[in-house]
Amino acid sequence: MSSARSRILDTATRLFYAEGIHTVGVDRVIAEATVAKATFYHHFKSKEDLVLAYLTTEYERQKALLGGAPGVGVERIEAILAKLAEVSVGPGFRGCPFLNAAAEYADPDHPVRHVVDDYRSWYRDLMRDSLKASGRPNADQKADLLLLVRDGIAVAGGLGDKDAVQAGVRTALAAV
Amino acid sequence: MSSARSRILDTATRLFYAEGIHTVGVDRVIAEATVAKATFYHHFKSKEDLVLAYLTTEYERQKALLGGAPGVGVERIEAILAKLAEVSVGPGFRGCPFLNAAAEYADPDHPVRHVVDDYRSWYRDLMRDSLKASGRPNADQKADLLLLVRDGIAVAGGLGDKDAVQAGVRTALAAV
DNA sequence: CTTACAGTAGACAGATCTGTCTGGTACCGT
DNA sequence: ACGGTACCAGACAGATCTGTCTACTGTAAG
Repeated sequence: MSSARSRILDTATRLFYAEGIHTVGVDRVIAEATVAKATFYHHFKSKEDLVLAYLTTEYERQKALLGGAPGVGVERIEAILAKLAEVSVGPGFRGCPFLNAAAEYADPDHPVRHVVDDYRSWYRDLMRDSLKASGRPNADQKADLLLLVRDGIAVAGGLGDKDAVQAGVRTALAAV
Repeated sequence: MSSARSRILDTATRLFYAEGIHTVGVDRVIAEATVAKATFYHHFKSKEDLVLAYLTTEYERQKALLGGAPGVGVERIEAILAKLAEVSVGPGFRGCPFLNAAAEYADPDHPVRHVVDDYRSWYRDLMRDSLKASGRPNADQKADLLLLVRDGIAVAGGLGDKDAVQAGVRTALAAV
């Protein structure tokens, strides 16, 4: 991974997450990453290419972060929920990058939406497998609920609603 | 309400909801509403003005719709949840207009975000008051949960995830 | 009748956005 | 030494977006 490419991707990640995808132009990314325009288009064939790189990288990061959470079965779920609760009321939190991206890409067949769907499927499966590993009944239904509550916590946290975040965490813990 | 103004607002509502706010330009609204550009700027001083009109109108619509739901107390909550469950898996549903708008406006002090906050506060209060009217304990905490689950249902429905919607409705019903 | 207003049509300015292109520099492996 | 590659600086084209402006039409109230 060349230095310029990672600088572009890091800058795009920061700006896209903090300010939204459509509101941030490639010129802005180029300027803040201090690269030349030709260098940008050397590494990414279009802005959409950069957006997809941003989201897939975020997907990999989440996989590593949550998949590497301590404990097994419901303990892992609890650890993940604790982390989510902490992060979602912390500074700089602006909701889930995937849900925010989905809100900006209305077409469900758009590649961006595929990444979002992949992430949510992966999360649901992680919950279901963890529940099954601890021998919990109705793992599928509970996984659906944990996914929906995760969505709700991310939304509420992004809007600065700490009370709702807390209510969500309580409910999720009660479900497992 | 003049004919041209309502035609503009109706068109904007349809397009902003279905395709997003930043992706739809005023030229597009003007063309599909079949009004002249001068007429548009006669009724709305800027695009942002139109966006705010779109959201506040949607807010009033929701107030009328949910506030006028049949029943009192928890019965009204159940009626609202039933309606939400039905709508959120129906055709043309693309999530909550307020949450989608919030995802496009990152600045929490932006007027758009104020409308979003107002809507969520109003919804939370409606839940809390309904719970209290039926003498339910812990009305505040339960209202927080019902708000968060509503967010989750709207997100899941917008992404076409019917399983999660159902899980959300079950949980909400269990909470009341 | 005339004044005021809502409306139509469309040109225009100015900004911004994506993507291409030219031209030059620096390093790195063969 | 040399060819390839990554990089920088910035001009440029073409599209699009917001907002203003001119000029004209129909209509309803005083």
